[in-house]
Amino acid sequence: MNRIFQSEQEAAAVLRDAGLKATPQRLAILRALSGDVTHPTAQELYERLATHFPALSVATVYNTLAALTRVERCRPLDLGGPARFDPNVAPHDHAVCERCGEIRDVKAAETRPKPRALTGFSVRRVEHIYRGLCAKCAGT
Amino acid sequence: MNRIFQSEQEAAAVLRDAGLKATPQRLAILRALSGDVTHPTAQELYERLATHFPALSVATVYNTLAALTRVERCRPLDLGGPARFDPNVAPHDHAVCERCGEIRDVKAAETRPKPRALTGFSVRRVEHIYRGLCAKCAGT
DNA sequence: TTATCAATTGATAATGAATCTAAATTACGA
DNA sequence: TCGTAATTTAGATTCATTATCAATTGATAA
Ligand SMILES: [Zn+2]
Ligand SMILES: [Zn+2]
Ligand SMILES: [Zn+2]
Ligand SMILES: [Zn+2]
Repeated sequence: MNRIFQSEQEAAAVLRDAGLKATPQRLAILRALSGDVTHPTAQELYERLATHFPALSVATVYNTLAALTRVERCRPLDLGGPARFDPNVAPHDHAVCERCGEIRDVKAAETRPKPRALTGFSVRRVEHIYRGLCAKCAGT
Repeated sequence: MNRIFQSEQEAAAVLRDAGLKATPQRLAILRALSGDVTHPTAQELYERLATHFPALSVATVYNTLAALTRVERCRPLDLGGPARFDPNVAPHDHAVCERCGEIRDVKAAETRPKPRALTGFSVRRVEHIYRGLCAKCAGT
């Protein structure tokens, strides 16, 4: 589960515990991302924050997301197009709507398939991507 | 299985059957890709062909790969980084080595996991990506 | 507090992938 | 052989991301 940080203090503690300086930019980015279930891109986060944080730079958003990734506070997703960032670092899969682009979390498949013919290859993690149409786009 | 076209004639027939003009560029790209098991990028194909085909342009490689994708003769892969192209259009999965980048075909998982909590979402296709270390990189 | 200093920031440049443009060429059917 | 629409090409263009680096600032200790 991803947690929404109620207080700056709580968010600041997370950063310091991870050995990162608690700057206002990082606090804002961490708080914005942690409550977000849409798997936003760096650009989207930037635009959302820039309104109330005029001096923020995209470079800082990228830097912070990379730092948060390093300390396991988020995880980048390569689904085609710009990278997306997921505050939910627990193992789970994704359903991607091919029409509207919505990305939905999917509980990790209970049956993690064990592929055959993978001799010699040591699997560290498995990614499952379900591509199709979300309820809205499917018409019904 | 992906087939290696022995003759230009055979490759030309494939293109025409798909409603595509059989240009020398397309023939070269189709033949180069069809025997390739490494999931090359557009750039890699371009470099490989440019040696014996000096006037070839990258734009043509991209155009041709898009055309071949439209007629189901190849399939683009988004695994992070530049798009890769797979001449094997039969359903199968991929194992990606996190050290050397090798991408290996994996027989489609026999147990296509049926995710729960996917209510309303109509799945068209599922992608499985196994990330880890190939035999060479795993040391032993 | 204040001083110190390495970490961080932000503006901008640089890179890389992919697409677009428009003019020149060409496959192929008449 | 000719005419024409499809295709190719080089270069410009867009978009995502990373690199650069001087200026700023958070954390720590005096
Ligand atoms: Zn949708
Ligand atoms: Zn997710
Ligand atoms: Zn390897
Ligand atoms: Zn493959």
